[in-house]
Amino acid sequence: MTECYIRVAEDENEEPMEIPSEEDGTVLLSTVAAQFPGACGLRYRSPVSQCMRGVRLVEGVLHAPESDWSNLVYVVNYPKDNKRKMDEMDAASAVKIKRGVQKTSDLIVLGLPWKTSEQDLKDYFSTFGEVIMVQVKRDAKTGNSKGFGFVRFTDYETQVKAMSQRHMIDGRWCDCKLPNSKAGPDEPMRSRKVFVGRCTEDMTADELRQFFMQYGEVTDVFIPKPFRAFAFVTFADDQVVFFFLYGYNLFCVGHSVCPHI
DNA sequence: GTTGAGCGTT
Repeated sequence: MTECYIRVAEDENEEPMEIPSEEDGTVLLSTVAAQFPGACGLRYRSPVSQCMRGVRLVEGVLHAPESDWSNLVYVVNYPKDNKRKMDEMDAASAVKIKRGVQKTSDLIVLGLPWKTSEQDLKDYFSTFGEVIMVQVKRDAKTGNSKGFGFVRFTDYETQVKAMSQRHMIDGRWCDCKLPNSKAGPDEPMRSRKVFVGRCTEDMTADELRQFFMQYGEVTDVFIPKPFRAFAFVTFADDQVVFFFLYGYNLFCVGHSVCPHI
């Protein structure tokens, strides 16, 4: 089997997108997830049984059901409770303020291979559940990975699952733990203040306020002088503010806004 | 251009 394109859609009735296979005819889950963030697998309707069938997934590699992928449309699987279509989320509807549920906290991921990227991390952890943010810590000068990073999940159950096992990531066993510095596990990040990174010099406090007020009442905007490429926005609500800002190509968790990957 | 227990630039 040689490389080809397979047709993948969010739903059976949606317009499919063509996704490239590898040279050996397999399709990487990460390739699917690049177009369908959060995807954890594929399924298809069997022409014979008319039932939905799962596509074999082994260590991040999807294998053609028969001798080839034929001309079927494959449907994306998402982790339970993650059926939402990510790119349909507008900023306002993406606001989640969870009350009365166990809040998640950042997890440190130890033992990462030097080569592992944030995209790799996101692809991997998305198979457990919806991922809010990932970070790979790097040397500021060389850009080399320090071999550890952070991950934050939407759901606490996902976090517990991730902490309860070891992880084979790019060929190394890694561990997910609660970080020992910063915000205790019982009270993770209740800050009303949001760090806004990657600011440009022309952004005004007023513009930031105008933008962030769609998420809640803004009580303060702080821009350091002289220009330092970041700002702080403070909300009235003391709940954890956490949302995605797809339009701005950013995503934001708790008290930090990161470039969206 | 290396390494392998740890703890997060703003």
